Amino acid sequence: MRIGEAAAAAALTPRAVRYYEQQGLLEARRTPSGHREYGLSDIRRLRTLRELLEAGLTIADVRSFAHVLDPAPAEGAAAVPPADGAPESCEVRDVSLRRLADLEDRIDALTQLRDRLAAGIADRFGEAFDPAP
Amino acid sequence: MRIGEAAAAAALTPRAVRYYEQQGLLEARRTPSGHREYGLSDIRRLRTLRELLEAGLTIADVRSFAHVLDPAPAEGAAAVPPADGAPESCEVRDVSLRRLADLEDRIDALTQLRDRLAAGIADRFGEAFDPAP
DNA sequence: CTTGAACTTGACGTGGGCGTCAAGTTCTAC
DNA sequence: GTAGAACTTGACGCCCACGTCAAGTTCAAG
Repeated sequence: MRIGEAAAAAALTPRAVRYYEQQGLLEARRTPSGHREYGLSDIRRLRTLRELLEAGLTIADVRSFAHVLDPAPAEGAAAVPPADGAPESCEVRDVSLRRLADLEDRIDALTQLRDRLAAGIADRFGEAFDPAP
Repeated sequence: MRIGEAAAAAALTPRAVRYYEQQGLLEARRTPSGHREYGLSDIRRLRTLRELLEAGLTIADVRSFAHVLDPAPAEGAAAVPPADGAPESCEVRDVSLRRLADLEDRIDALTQLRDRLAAGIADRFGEAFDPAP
């Protein structure tokens, strides 16, 4: 499957897909002639990227989450080659935790707005709203 | 309180505050000489705006939520003057509901990412993480 | 083999959210 | 009154996430 079809399948444009690749959010196999080739896993990835960007994340945000979007390299193999002592691992961990905290702050802010919006709607148009189950 | 102090109190710049006003997110009283005057409620408003924009909303998003950010005009007075029949009220309601749905989609996307990120961290660095209480 | 659609890289254009400089006015302190 | 900080509007600049055009290559159909 080439870029046009893949982009359509993920509700994107070829331009956006190439841009994501250029930004390191994606890698694509190439045919001998140079055309990009995509599979089903790529489409899932593209859809995830679209959702996250539509949700307000930046390319840089998503890039910093990239390792989480990968299929997670099975439990058997060593997740991180123990070639390094610990500092790099710790730093990655710390960055990940900060990112997680940022994300939770964002979710909290949006959730508070959601509640205020729902309350405002209820005030103006009646109380008949499900308080989000 | 003028714009410099107000901006600082909301962790913004005067430039951003003027821009928000120009975009219709805010109104400011003026001194006879033309300087903008702000009060505590304005600062709360500015802080809310900053949080929402940092959370990834656009100016247009926030503008469409503007009526919810207002102090909600007391229960006593008619919320919406019944001068109109219903169509305008219905449209406002529908737009609000669509916005609410959009917001919930965003929250869902971010929450799913949060879960994946937390799972990824747990996989790589150990299981000792609180699953967000 | 030809034609047209789809693909390639490269470069320029665009809108949003400001930063920043410009030129002038007003406030505050001495 | 006068210096300097803070304010005003206006205009240009910048980065991001692409859109869009350009010029050339490759693929699929007839």
